[in-house]
Amino acid sequence: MATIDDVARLAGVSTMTVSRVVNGSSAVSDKTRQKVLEATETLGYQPNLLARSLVTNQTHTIGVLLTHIENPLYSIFLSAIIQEAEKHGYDIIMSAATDLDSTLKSINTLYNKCVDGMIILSVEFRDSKDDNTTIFHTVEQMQAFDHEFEKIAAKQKPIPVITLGDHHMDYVSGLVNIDYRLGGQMAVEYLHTYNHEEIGYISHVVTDTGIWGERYQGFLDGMRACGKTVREEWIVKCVDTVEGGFHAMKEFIHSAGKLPSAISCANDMIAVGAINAAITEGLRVPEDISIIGHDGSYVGEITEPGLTTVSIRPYAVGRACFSVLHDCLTDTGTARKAVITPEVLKRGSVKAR
Amino acid sequence: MATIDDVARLAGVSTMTVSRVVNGSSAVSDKTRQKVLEATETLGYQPNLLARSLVTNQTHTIGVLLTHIENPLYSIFLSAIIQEAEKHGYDIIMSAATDLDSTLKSINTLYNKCVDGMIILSVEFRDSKDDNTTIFHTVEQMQAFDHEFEKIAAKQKPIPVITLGDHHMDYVSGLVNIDYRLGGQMAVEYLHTYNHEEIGYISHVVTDTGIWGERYQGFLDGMRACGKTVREEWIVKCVDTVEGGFHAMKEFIHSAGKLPSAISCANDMIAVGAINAAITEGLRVPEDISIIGHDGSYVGEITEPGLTTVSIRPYAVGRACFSVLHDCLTDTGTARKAVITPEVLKRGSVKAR
DNA sequence: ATGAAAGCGCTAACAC
DNA sequence: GTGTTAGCGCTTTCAT
Repeated sequence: MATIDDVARLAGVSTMTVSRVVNGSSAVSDKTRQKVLEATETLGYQPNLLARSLVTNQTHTIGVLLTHIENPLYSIFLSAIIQEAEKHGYDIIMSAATDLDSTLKSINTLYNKCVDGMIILSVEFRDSKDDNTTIFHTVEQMQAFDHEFEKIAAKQKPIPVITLGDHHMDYVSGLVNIDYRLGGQMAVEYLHTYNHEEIGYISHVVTDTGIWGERYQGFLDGMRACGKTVREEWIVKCVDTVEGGFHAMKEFIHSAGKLPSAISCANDMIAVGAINAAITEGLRVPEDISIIGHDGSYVGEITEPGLTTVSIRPYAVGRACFSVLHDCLTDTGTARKAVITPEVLKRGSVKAR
Repeated sequence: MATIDDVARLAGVSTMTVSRVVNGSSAVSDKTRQKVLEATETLGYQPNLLARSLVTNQTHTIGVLLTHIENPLYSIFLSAIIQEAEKHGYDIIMSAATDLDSTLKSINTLYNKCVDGMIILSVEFRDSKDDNTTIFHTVEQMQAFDHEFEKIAAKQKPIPVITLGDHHMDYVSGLVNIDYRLGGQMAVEYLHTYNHEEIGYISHVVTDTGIWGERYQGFLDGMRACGKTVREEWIVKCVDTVEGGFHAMKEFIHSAGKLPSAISCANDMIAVGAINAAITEGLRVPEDISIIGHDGSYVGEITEPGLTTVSIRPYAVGRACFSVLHDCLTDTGTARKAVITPEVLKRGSVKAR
């Protein structure tokens, strides 16, 4: 492992000159540059980035906090972030713990490793009293996390922190939000353009806040905007998994006196379960019933027919996360916030009435 | 940002003493330790890991090379590696480029950032002449990569490099392999125990080497071991995607004079497509035809019925990757190689004849 | 255009 | 048990 000193010695110049050549930072005569380049080549010199970072105070590494990489949506966020980061010469160091304590420890380590910035994608921990782990954290979990995060950040050199979704802490310098509510509305409006009058809704328990609440509000917005009647018996609750959607739909088919012509499902998992249930029960999708999902993960590509869904455009989300961070890092951009607008991804599960 | 000097000054001791307290490296009297701890606390001191690494020559960071995080199988490998790494105090820095050049650049950067070790999970690049990107690289791609990797590694401080699957380079210090061939055989044997005599096989083009070849050989092994006849017309080729499996199965149903009672599909995507096609064509799975897949990714959980499959046990694979690396790092273990044995994951797509 | 000196924040090695 | 010195490999600052 050759160091900069070795190169300097071989080239017969000072280390400073080598540094200048390597970094192209300031003018060096062609002749000396040549000598240095040769020495670099023969020694196979590679700069020690640790040493460089120690003095420049930049690591060109950013930390990404994520709790469930296996979640297809999240892996796409991550993928997009990595791709963008690479384009701009940044590497990603991951934190992906499953409980609060180790996550916090991990965050602290990232700080200690001097990451240039941080992206908080998801904060969601397995909770003893709730085994139906959803991909969205509870309000209490989030607050607890935010609070602990602040304590950690307070001890550290301030760096840009970007979050996906709102967090309540002073250390956030940028934000990416997904317009879930608009998405909820778009689903209804899309079905409306296909002449569906009777629309049902299957969702995880609706909380006031959070993604489930927003999408449901959007559903109501859409129904109102299109002049449709919301029928209580067509609002079904379930666990937010394929199985949950399957059971909910199955029971719905059996118990409902009359089925709506279309159903909006609060996420793709539920929607896929619903499609499976409909088919199992002898209904044809989309001929007998149309189904639309939310998210745009690729689980919707696996069913037959494919799931038409309101995509949150996960790549765009990931790109936005990095882009907002990059703005903070370079201070060139003014954008410290981005809102991702969903779009309908047409596959085969919706058909005109 | 307090440094070790600040703490030393406040505590009225030398930096060395602070270092000793922080690292617990050698004995310090209770009284001074107390003073140091207090100073650490009031200043909110956090060690700069860059500086530490520069002198200890250890970063407690390992590089993971991966080309398709979005692939559910790979994201599980990664997840398992991260979890194991965290347990042992290591962080993961990712390289996930999509073409050869940027991958190599990225690897070089990881070296320059002084990772303690590296895990090469997948090397597979989009190839202009082959749009049907499979998750497994071609022989040429692998050789080109291996060659270039060697050139990079030659210039760097030697560190343990672990690969998933065989690579041909001198710098590999550990290896994790998956027994695909055994898996191929297990599928047949599993179907055999369920009294299936007539077994078909759907696969991507079978090459001599690589995963497709191995699984096919395993299929033949199994058929031989169980005393069954391989019928050429029941060996179907297709693109290794859900769509590919769908089309292949559909055509197979239409063209085959007689269908086998069970089909082994070379991966889960194909198998899921096959299930979809069977159902679309009015066959019941598993009542009319049994289908078994390979891999054990969660796409098989999405269909109805769920896909019974020969799982490569992706978590075990990821854990093994880290574990072999960790052995190399600590030099305690002797295991420099691990072979993962697949296991049958029972869901609902296989039924006794 | 080039170099010398100093220092980033930490720990290893040796003193006492 | 504690402190001193030196140095990890690099860049910054200020000379020349």
